[in-house]
Amino acid sequence: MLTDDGCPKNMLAIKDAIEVIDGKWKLLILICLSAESKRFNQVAKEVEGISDKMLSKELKALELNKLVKRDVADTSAATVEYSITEHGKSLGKVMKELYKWGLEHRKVVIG
Amino acid sequence: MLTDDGCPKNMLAIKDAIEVIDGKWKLLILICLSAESKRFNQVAKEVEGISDKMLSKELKALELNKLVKRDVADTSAATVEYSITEHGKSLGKVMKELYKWGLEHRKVVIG
DNA sequence: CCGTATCCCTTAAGATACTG
DNA sequence: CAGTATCTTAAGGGATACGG
Repeated sequence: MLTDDGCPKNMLAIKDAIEVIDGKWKLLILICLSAESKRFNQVAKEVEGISDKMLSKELKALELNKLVKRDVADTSAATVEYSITEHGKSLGKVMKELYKWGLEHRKVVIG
Repeated sequence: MLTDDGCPKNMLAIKDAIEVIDGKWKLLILICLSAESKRFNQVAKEVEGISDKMLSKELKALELNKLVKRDVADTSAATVEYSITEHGKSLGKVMKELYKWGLEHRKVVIG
């Protein structure tokens, strides 16, 4: 499946996947939300180095792709909760492999 | 492992992994090389849309991270073969999951 | 509190031409 | 063939300020 002659076939699906999770932030945001729903500033704090602007943009993109759900609480103060969707959770396997590979990579290249 | 309270721990390994395969090209190049070694122009042709400049840059980055090996043949004409390393192949699992997820994503969001 | 808007600078990427 | 050089345009990203 991944070892075909000329590539194009498998590339399509992988291209789709890459497009959705591209950039350094999206997966980190998803991990951050994987345990529980959180509010904007909470996520901003936990995903180190991300700016409000980037976070805002990435959350929108994730919402568009149905990986994240946005809920506005009907309270006096503005309260918005972000949570991961089932579709977002389905990335778990990908992340697990990435995680394992990341550890391995550290051994091979860095360590 | 992926569902911890405050994230940072798992994020490190995933951050490492993201850093290495970041961008829309690297995984596609690896797929292209996964079946067999290829030369620059061959890869350029098979990875649709990539420019020479990008390909050159990405190959260098992949080489630095030991995912790809570069062999200069000792012939009169310039002949360079790129091949995937064992470490590069170890990304196979990640790609397989990405592939599966890409298909699924198409169903959920696009289809 | 939860963002959006704007400004501004830096990096990434695309096109095309060219060299060892 | 395998790239570099150069030039131009698009996108990334920080800082700050402001609106609902």
